[in-house]
Amino acid sequence: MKGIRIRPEQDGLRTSLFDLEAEIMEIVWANGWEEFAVSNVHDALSQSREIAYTTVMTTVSRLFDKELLTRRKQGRRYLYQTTMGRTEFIEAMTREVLNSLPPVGQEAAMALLVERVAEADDAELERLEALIRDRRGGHHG
Amino acid sequence: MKGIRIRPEQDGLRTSLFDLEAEIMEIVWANGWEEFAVSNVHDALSQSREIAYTTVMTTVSRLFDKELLTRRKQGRRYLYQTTMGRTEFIEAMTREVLNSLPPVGQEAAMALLVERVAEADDAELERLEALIRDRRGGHHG
DNA sequence: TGACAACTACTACCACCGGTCGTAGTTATA
DNA sequence: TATAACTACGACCGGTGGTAGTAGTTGTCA
Repeated sequence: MKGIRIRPEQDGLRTSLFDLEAEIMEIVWANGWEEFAVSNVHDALSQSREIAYTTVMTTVSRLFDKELLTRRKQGRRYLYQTTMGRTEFIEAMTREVLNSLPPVGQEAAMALLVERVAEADDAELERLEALIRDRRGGHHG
Repeated sequence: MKGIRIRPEQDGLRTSLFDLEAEIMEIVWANGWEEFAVSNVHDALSQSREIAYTTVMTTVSRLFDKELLTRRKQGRRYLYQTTMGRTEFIEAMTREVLNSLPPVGQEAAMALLVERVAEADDAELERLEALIRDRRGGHHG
């Protein structure tokens, strides 16, 4: 997972991947392919719009560079495989972003998350509080 | 605050600003200037390395485009002013990033918070408890 | 008061990267 | 064996960050 950028003004997967990259990963994940070739992706994309095979190939190749895909040669073509599931990817991304934040950002993130829990769900807040109480009262060290 | 991107592999401010941009903002914030001209920044930067005045100017101008700085003409030069403090910026950044995360990412962020609670030391736990108490006591329901 | 030095903005250049595809090489098949 | 299908490599373009050259304006000193 190299060279990943976050674009906060985007939505969904496009937050962490560029447009065509995101589109391709969505297709791969949605279809649940174990292994796939560039042609598979190209076929899928071609159903909604016209796009050159080579465009798809280049982008798939860049997803490989970004370590979102692995590949092996089968004959003279590559068979690609996702290195992680959609959820897993977003989680990893989130972790990486949160961890990369400067200390002030970490605190802000905490505050924001607590805030969100408080707004959304009292039960969740209870759980969090219990977790803390547990941690402090019990075996802190 | 337009066109901001996050680079998780970077540290500190460089997470949300590019190298020279970050360097300049650090200088501005560190010196606590109310208003400043490009020459002020150039002088400061010149103490540690050689850099053209115009390089600084362009980057300052781009920070203006990104809405991190405002400016007004004074004679034939611009006087710049930060639109927010360092902490404020990082917090705003963090908010924006967290809000832009897909639902799965929100959950992941929450999970990370809980995880972190489990590893947290007393000081942090206390701070969290305070945050929660704040949220509940303040405007409950 | 005119010429030069200092200062500052505009604009250009280069490198990198994502989206796009042309071209050439390889395999299969008729 | 000629041709169609398929695939990888490399290239082009637009956008953006780092860098600076150039030209225009102001102030100053002889």
